[in-house]
Amino acid sequence: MNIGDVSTRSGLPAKTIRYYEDIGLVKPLRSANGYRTFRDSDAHKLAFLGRARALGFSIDDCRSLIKLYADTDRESAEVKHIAEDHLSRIDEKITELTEMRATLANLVDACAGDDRPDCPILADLASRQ
Amino acid sequence: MNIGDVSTRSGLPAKTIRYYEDIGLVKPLRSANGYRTFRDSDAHKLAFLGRARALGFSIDDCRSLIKLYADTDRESAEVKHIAEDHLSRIDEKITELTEMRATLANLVDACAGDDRPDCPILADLASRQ
DNA sequence: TATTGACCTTCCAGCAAGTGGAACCCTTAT
DNA sequence: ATAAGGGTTCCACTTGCTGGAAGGTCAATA
Repeated sequence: MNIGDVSTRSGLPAKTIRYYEDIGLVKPLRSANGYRTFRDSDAHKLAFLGRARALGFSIDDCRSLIKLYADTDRESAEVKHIAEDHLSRIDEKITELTEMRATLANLVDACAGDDRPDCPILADLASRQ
Repeated sequence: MNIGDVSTRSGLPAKTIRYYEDIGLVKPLRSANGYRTFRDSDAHKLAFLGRARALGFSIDDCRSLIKLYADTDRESAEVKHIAEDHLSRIDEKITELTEMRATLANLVDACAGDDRPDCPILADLASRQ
């Protein structure tokens, strides 16, 4: 398979796949003309990566997950640990964003949004302690 | 005021304040010894920036907000527009994270997390369509 | 007076995770 | 012959800083 095929199959842009090779996540073969040649296992790995990234796992997490996936002697506890860590990071982000959202929504509500200069949003930014 | 003082006042690291000067957000004077000298207005602007950034506004948004703040002929509609845009970006992020969270929480729940290799998390990453 | 320590300066590199573009090669069809 | 549609490399850029090295400045202390 050429890069275009795996790109279509995995949904990852070719650029991203080249980048993943750069950082050692996938190691396609090369054919005589210099083109990357992806085996089924490579395509499979890229699809795995795409799904893990879509769930927000970092590249570093992905590296660990792939290693664990390949290791039939793994303990599921290790996988679960990574996922739980990630889950709590997601929870932190949601909390942070939700707080921002609340403050911002209050300010937006308070702002007339007309042609006059008075603006509670700017007033808040200028002076909230 | 030297950079340490405004750093303390605004809560922004000195590195960040230098960076903000680099990108033209703030223009402190210089004293004879080469040290940056911040006026009250600079300190005020940095505090404004700190608060806007804490609400998640991008540097570019901050630039616009500061311009609007300085412009007494502004229309509050312009400010509100920026804030509403930002609010909807936050909402998108929250939605995305919440979806991730739900999927991930299901997987984590389904995983025994013991010393056996069987793992629904890996199984899902390997094969979800 | 010398020196310490806390400031300050600049510059360079790097983070995450790609994305865009330029300049060029390969293959196939018209 | 050439054009279209693959592929290749390399370099720069993105966001918003952060870390570190190498050095200048200033106030206080031994």
